[in-house]
Parts: sequence; structure tokens; C-alpha cells
Amino acid sequence: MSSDRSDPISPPAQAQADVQSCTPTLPGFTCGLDATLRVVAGKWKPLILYFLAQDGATRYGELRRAIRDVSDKVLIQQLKELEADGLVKRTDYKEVPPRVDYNLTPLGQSLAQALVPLCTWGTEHMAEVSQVFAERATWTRRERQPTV
Amino acid sequence: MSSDRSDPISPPAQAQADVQSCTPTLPGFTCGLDATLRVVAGKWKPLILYFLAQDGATRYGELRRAIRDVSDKVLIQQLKELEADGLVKRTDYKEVPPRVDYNLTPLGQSLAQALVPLCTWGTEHMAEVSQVFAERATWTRRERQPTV
DNA sequence: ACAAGTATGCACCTTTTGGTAAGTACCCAA
DNA sequence: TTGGGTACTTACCAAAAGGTGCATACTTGT
Repeated sequence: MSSDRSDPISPPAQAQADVQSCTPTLPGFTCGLDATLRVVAGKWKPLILYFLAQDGATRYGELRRAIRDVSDKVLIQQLKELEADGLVKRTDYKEVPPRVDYNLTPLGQSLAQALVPLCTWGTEHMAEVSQVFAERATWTRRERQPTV
Repeated sequence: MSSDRSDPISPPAQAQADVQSCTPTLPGFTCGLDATLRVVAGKWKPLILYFLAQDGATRYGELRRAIRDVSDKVLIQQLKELEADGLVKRTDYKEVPPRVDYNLTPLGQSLAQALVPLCTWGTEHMAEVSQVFAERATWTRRERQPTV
């Protein structure tokens, strides 16, 4: 998958019909995509939203186990942010030991829906994705520079 | 939006109607979503892909102006990574002053397509998104803590 | 001779991000 | 009394990420 830097001249690709214009009217954002990306900025947030969309109401511990490698500190922090942003609903049953459920709000559901094609893309392009990471493994670590 | 390498997980819970299961068969990823997020990890990469999908072949300077606030250093760096990953094609006309076009590969086109719903979501939920950021402005800066 | 333009390089820097390790509260079981 | 479990809290830290400021190459225009 190494790119070819030779200079064949290719005709400009026509913008596809269903790629929406990035309207610059959104205050403070480059476009709608920019806005969404800033809402879900955070390594685990898209995965949190997606797992909750999949499983419905989920205990903290279940979510913790489903999202491997995340630390408690960061998972709790990002759940708090998602709750404050109105994307996630937290239900504390006030028991001992503590039992807390997390679930998506309608707004969170809609955002999770928008993540579906990204999941589909990753699944359907596993071969290419694997190759991307195999190639990245050859990059020098210090510079993170591709060998193009 | 960034991710990190993780181990495969146990089979997911039953999938909801149109939210696809995060299949654990992808080696090294939590799921397809995890894989995609790692490919486009980098603050400006989704925007680069999206602008190129919209405009077709684009001069470096045009891209630079369309994506506000990015620095030359990082834009160049992320374009290089996208090129090395096979998502973007770079065409150097070898002129002086330099004239270089960037365009999407078919793989990049398909990934840009998967970003469309995120752009749509941000545009259609502008009111909620604005509220999210208005609320975030009240958080204490040092701790980035929501007041829930 | 000098300036402008375009696309890029690079040393150094600041900020952001996610993690580690140890801790907390409180009920119940041993 | 001690330990277990769950869902967190907190101080501190290292790495990653993005940015700043200055530089480069080379043709053309003034």
C-alpha cells in the first residue's frame, strides 16, 4: 500500500453527489463535521457511544470490560463529559456495593447512528486497515514519519 | 479522536436493529469502529478527507485555507501520513513556484463517505452542539470537569 | 538586487491527553 | 477484624500531539 510519488497527471475527481458541503455558517466551527468531531473528541468516547448503542443500559463494570485497555480514571472522566454533554444518562441505584447503569440519551443514540458507517468501513476494509498498520510499523518511531 | 492498540474482546451482545455488532474478529482492534478511528486519528485528518471528497483535486494552498487554524507543519505531516496510508494521492507538477495537488484515492473516497453522517449530524444538531460548547465553557479549565 | 509566491523542512516549545498508583465509601461475608 | 466487591477520586506523570518561528528552493516580476 506504499504510495507512489511519481507524477502522472490525473483528471480531477468530481465531488460525489452525497458528500454534503461543509457549510461555514456554523459559528465557531469549520463545518458540521468539525462540530461533531469536537463533541466526540476523546480516545474512548466514540467506542463508549457505540457500545452503549449496541447493548442498551450497561453497568459500569460491563462497559469497563467491553472497552479493553481503558483506565478507570479516564473512562469515568469521559462518561462524565458525555453525561454533561447530554449524550449519556447515568442511573445510580444507590445500592451498596454501588450499582450504576449508563445508557444513551436520544441525542446520544443519534450520534451513535452516525458512527455506524465508520464501524462498517473498518470491518469491510480489514485487509487494507491491517496493511496500513503493518506499514506504519516500519515508520521510525521518533519521527513518526512515513517512508514516502 | 484517537485510539490505541488493544486486544480482541469476547463476542458482543446481540446487535440492535441497525447498529452493527462490533465484531471481535479484527486482530488487534476492539472492533471495526476502533480500527477506523485509529486510521483517521489526528485532529485534522477527517477534515482533510472530507474537504478533498468535496472539492476533488485541491492545491495545497487551497486546502490550507479551507481548513482554518491548522499549521503548515501539521497539515503537511498529516497529508504525508494519509498518503502513506493509501488514502490520499499527491501530484507534484514540478513547477516553480511549486504546484502540488492532493486528491483522494478510492480507499480514501470510501472512508470520506463514512464521514458523511457525522457531518450531517453536526449540521442538523447545531443547536444542541452549541449548547454543549456553551456548557463546556462553564467548566473549570484546569480540571476540565463538568458540573454534574 | 530584492521581493513575491508556493510548498515544504526543522528545532524547539507548549498544551493536551491518557495513564499509574494509591486512595475512598460502605455493606456483607468469613 | 479483615477482605471483597463496585464505582469512583486524586495527585502526579509521561507521552503524544499540535504549534511557533524561522528557514529553504527557485522562478518571475519590479
